[in-house]
Amino acid sequence: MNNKQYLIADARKEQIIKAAIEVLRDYGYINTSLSKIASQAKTSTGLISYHFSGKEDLMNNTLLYLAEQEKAFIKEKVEKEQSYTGQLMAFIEAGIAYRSIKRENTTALIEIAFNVRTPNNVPYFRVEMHPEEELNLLLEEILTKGQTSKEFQAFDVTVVAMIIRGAISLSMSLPQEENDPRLAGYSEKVRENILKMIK
Amino acid sequence: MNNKQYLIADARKEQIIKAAIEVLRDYGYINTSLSKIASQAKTSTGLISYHFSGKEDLMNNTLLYLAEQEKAFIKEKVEKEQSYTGQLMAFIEAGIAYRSIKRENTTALIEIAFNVRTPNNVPYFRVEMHPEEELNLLLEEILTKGQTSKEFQAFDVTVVAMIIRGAISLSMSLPQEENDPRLAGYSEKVRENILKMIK
DNA sequence: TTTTATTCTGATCAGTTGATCAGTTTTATT
DNA sequence: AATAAAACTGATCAACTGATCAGAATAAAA
Repeated sequence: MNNKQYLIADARKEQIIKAAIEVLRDYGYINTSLSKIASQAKTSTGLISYHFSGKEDLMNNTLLYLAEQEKAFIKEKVEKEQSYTGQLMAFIEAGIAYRSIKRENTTALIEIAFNVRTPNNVPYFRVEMHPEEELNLLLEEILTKGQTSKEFQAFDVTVVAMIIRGAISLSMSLPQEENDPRLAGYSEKVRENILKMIK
Repeated sequence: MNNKQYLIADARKEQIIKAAIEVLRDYGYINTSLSKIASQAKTSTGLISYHFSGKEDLMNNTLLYLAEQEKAFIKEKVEKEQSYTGQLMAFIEAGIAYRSIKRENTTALIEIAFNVRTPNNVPYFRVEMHPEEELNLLLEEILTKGQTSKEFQAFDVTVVAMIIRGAISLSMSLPQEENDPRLAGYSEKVRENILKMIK
């Protein structure tokens, strides 16, 4: 008995999700239609409905995929560091770098998070446990352990974590040309200023 | 010669804009249609097209209206303060308070800023000089003058302004029940931590 | 080979959208 | 009162939406 008889489904799902990300980046959520995604993925609209139960299901799966990518990228950098200070600096640097390197991913994630709503009409970006929340838990864990080990002084972990997340998010609004000085120094200066706050 | 013969137009425009804000809050941008706005404003879709050149024009005007409201609210609080420290604290407190008091306004503003795009397909939230930018200029002015007067130490004004804006923005994601301790302390703790950064 | 399960296509459908416009009502001017 | 300008209505339209589904193609199993 083999429970993996047909493997095409998973590959096709990812292909559709990647097409969705590109369409979201190019057109924004309001102009993202199943037919645009289908032609970007070089298949038919019917196939999307075959692999996903509907547009909302596709968007949910795309959001999970994007959150997973970001989490993996940041976690890998954080785990290389020994000290909690090093982990925190890596978290901030990687968070900002990810938004620059994988810009289309972050753009697509924003488009979904600000437009898809739960059945109760609550926007995703205001749902307590959305997929990105895992990253927030990692950040709060670093801050808490850093306090316990006396690397950091006393402060409200939740509030400082939010300040850090806000600074990372806003890096998206910076000009993304490689040589623009505003982008170049931002990451480093954010880390400097956060250190002033917690050391 | 009277250049204000027909004044109804302005009043009707504001009525339509206010209806748009309510529909945006209740349904989100993707489910906001001219017919929903029309019935919320108790008029016809034709009238909206009469006063605005199209849906996009209505959204642009709504965004301007919302940015103006926020700016007025915050500026009034800031101008009561003498010291730059006082002005900065007032800016942060008012910014967070506005998002709680005028929640529907901020919700609508987010819906528009993350969905309307310029003719060049650039999302508003990434446009350099969007209407909210005026508030950012006010914030940077406070920080710069505070440095000149030696109230604040040396730091990169642009970066610190972004950190502050990020912290204010994220207050929208906090639970908004009046007695929730997470909201209660947030404003005060943000101010404390920002002070550690700049003093 | 035959059979069965999976994958896929593209035409089709009902519903909604933003916009238009001929015609009506209201308001101001002469 | 007569006229003109402004404000307004609601039916109508083409364009597009997400979803459906009969049937075709492909792959695996028997």
